[in-house]
Amino acid sequence: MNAFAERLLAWFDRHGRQDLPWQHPRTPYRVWVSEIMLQQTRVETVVPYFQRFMEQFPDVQSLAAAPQDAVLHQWSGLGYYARARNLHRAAQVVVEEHGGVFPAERAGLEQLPGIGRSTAAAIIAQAHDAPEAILDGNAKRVLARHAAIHGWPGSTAVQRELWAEAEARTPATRCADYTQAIMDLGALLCSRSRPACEACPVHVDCGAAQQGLTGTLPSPRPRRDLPTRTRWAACLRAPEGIALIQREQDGIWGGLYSLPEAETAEALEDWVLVQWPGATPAVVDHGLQHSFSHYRLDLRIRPFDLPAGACGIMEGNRVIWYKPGTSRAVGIPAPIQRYLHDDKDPGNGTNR
DNA sequence: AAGTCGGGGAT
DNA sequence: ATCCCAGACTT
Repeated sequence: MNAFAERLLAWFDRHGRQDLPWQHPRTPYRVWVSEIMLQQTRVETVVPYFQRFMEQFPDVQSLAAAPQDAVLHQWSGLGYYARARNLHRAAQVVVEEHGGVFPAERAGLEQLPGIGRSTAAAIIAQAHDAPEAILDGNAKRVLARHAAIHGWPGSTAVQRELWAEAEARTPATRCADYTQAIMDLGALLCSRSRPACEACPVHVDCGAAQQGLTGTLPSPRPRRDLPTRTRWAACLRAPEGIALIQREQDGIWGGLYSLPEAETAEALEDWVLVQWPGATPAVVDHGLQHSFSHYRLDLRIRPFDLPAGACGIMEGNRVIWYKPGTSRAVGIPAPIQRYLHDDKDPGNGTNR
């Protein structure tokens, strides 16, 4: 075994994370769900979601048989909802085409929706203790520093270098532990800012440490300024609840239930008054600002009041009348969820 | 190769 | 306010 792996494993035995929820029991199903949840998401954020998810969907069969709304409901607030939709589809493929048994090789896993190279490798290494190199955000940071690789790790050229480093260092034995170890090193010691180099087991031959580059590696993502998109939404208030409409599967918040939207205030009001001629617009609009990774959303919300029974006009499984606590289990975007529970405050409200 | 897709915690 | 996190997928 190479010196890097040996030092890392020795450190892991004393200081590694051995009691994460998906490690006990460490089944392919539980490892898979955890890996999908952990994509672009911190461990501390995932833990409560993982535990609730496992209570409702303890095995791949129960997940495959569940309605999509139930899956998205469990996923609400985690973000990147394509992960949940893909997870659900993949469960159905595993049940229907693989007899409920996960592929035990990387290539087989990569055929499932939502599983790329690194996630497939992580599942193989952790669930089967078989040698596969991973390259998640932690490994990228550790390797970029230790091998002193310049350039943004997201670029194709740098990724190729990093994969080569990852493969060269992955040992043939203790694969599950090594995989966990390099992620733990990245998360616990080799953090983005203020890495604890004095406690690092591979500090002696770390390129970044020797060259004084721990503060500059890995290189940051190229800058890009966020555009702002302004949209209008209706908060239709009926005695039965507030109208939420299911969004298209593609695009932001795909498959979730949210306030009906339009490009302009005029288009929104026209649509509302066609559906509900008795709707009464409120005097004061509400406002909601939310920023995504690639744009800033300025959502202007116009409340309308509806008489009792008006909700019957627009029925169907793509509409719910939301009331906290009593509503059907569907996915709701986090900022909309907050708005619905905080309806009194107009936010950046504008008079008109 | 670049863009899309969430939300939140750390700084 | 900026960065980025146990990335995958589409164009």
